[in-house]
Amino acid sequence: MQRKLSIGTVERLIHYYRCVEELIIEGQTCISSEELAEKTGYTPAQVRKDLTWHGALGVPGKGYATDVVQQVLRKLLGKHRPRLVGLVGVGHLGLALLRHPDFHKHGFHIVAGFDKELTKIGHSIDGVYIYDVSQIEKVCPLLKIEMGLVAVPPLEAQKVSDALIRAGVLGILNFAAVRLSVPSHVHLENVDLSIELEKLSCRIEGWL
Amino acid sequence: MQRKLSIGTVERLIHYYRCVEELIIEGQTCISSEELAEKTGYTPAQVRKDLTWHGALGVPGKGYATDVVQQVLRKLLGKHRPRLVGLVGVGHLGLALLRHPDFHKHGFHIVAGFDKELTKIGHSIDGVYIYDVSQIEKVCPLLKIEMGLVAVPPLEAQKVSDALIRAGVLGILNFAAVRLSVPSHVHLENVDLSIELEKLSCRIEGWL
DNA sequence: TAGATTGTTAATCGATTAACAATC
DNA sequence: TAGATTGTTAATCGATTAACAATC
Repeated sequence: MQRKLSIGTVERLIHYYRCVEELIIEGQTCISSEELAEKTGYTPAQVRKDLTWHGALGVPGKGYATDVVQQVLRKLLGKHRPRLVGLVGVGHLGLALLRHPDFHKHGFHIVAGFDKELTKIGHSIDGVYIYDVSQIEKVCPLLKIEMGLVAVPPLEAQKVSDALIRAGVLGILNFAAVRLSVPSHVHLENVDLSIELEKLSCRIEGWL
Repeated sequence: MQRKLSIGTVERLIHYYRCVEELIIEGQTCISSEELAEKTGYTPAQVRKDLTWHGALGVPGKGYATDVVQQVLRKLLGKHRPRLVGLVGVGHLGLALLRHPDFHKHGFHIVAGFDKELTKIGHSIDGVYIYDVSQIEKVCPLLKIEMGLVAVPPLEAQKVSDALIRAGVLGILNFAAVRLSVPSHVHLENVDLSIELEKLSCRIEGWL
């Protein structure tokens, strides 16, 4: 396995995947780089370059078979099996994540929630059982959870992410506004909402 | 006003700003590019390059005065006045945004909520009055709202963003998983949570 | 002055774009 | 075959890194 893709390329490939997924549902079997570019907002040259990632996929004179593109990108995205996800922090953000319709659609299954509030522990929300945060290390391996969503206040984020790591998760999506420290074998992605607002501010100020 | 900064530079500058803000609170008056790099996870050369954005700020042999850096970056981020923000969609995600403690801390003030559910309209949540979505165009100009948070289901996102645009907002932070079309004078930033999960998946698969 | 650290220039690196021969 | 569109190469563009003279 080669690790050669840039984050920019990966983002575009994800968008191509979403696009061909829809096209397949609509029954379209073939698409040109020009059309795919138009639908995703990139350029045809960029699309062709990106799609050679895994060898030549297209048919000169025709375009790309949508099902071939889908198959190859499924591999990139690790969609051969469902992703089992644990949610830590069942406040408003946690509930929003739990009810987020797209997660399930894209193969991410939240199979356990964790919170420290006694009023939440022991109940199911939308079919997802809520455990005490102290059970993270016990429950995650049992349920074969491989990704964790950290939706707790900043001061608790490191602590729960340490627990997730001890529980063997491979990746953490962190919503708390702190820089988590994780060992090198654990993958981390951050969503910092106030950074997004600051970026928008910069756009409004005209610096971008 | 020159528009010369790349998105990457802006992101780093935001992190420098957060860092010097903390340092000032701790009473530190000066910082070297090396220390700032260490604290933010970038390189000293990168830090120095970024900080020349607005002319020479540092003192050779000493480093950067924290208050000077703060002042200059405040300008970049448009922090001379509070940002008034309207929230459309007061579901779980909306509530999470409404209660997000960092927004207020960083000068973003949610001053109105909008929803279509009658049970929510007319009540205040954490001091924020919830209006009917049909009132967006009337209320936003009155309250001088300049940014909109779109936290509604995908199918309604374009409709409410159109209303926000007619109401004169300058920027939209969109949480719905659709590509919104906005006129060129309106700035748009997207937060797509399932894309973030896909990126994390790619990391786990070893492509990044 | 000596020591430290900046700002800047040049070199490197990587990503995007353009063009076109290859090919279905 | 003629027409269309790919895959690839070379050119361009921009961002990062390294090195060091300038300077406090």
